[in-house]
Amino acid sequence: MSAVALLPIGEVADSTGVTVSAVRYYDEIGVITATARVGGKRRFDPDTVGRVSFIRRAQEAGFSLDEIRTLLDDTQGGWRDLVEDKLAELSERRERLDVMISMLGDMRDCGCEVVASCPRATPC
Amino acid sequence: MSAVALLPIGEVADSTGVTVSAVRYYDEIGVITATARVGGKRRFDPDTVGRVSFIRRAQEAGFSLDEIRTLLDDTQGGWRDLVEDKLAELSERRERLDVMISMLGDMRDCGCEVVASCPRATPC
DNA sequence: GCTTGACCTCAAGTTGACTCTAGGTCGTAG
DNA sequence: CTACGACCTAGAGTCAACTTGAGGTCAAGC
Repeated sequence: MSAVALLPIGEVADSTGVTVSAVRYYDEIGVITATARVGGKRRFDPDTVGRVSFIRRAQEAGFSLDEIRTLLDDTQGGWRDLVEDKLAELSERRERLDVMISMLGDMRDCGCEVVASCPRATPC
Repeated sequence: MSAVALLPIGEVADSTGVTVSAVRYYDEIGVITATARVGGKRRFDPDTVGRVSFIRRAQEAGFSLDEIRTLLDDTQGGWRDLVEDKLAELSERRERLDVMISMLGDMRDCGCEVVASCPRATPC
């Protein structure tokens, strides 16, 4: 009858690959929420695992925890704008990344002895 | 007969777009070097402008100032390995970035009201 | 002579995302 | 009863790359 068991912090940490202290930190800043306390100890809804995984991906995508909180807490659909903005940002980042990659490729392939005087050590 | 005039710190800052305090910091940590002091004030070789520009680009490429120092000071050609490593790193980063970009695109295009329950908020 | 602007040093503060430390609680196993 | 591991809190510490602040020097221009 009862729903799925609530998870202790260690389990959330183990199944997401983040440290216990990081999970505690996420709870502290409100990006996740312990649904209960049992003897003072946090218990998390199993959904939290997915939520934490999302947090990690979003961080990789360049969102700050602050932005992620806004993203996850938004119920008005305004998050879509945030996503849109970040999408533009990431596209620009990819372009610059490509420039860097070709610059580094050129540097590797040139015959210079020291970087300081390498004419390829400049994009464009 | 004399070479090109040496530049005061403000000029280096202005022509590279970094702040004076950052230039001072770069000098402090040895990633650039003031070739002289006139009345206690730093004077930089004009080459420094290019060097600082390179530093900025390298930072964007994900090199730390520590790595950049190694990169620029290397006279043995070992810097090429560093570049090679970073190149691999950047390529991997670009791949992940692409994954993120398509994930965000999916999220934007899905009909979910809240991110927390969006099935697209996950790559793969 | 005085002010102004560019420069100087040294030390401390900032930011974000954590980690670490010290000291304490709780439930279970032996 | 005691030890153990998992958990708790509050607060301090960490990292990189700077920035800021306080207090001072110096040459040029009015």
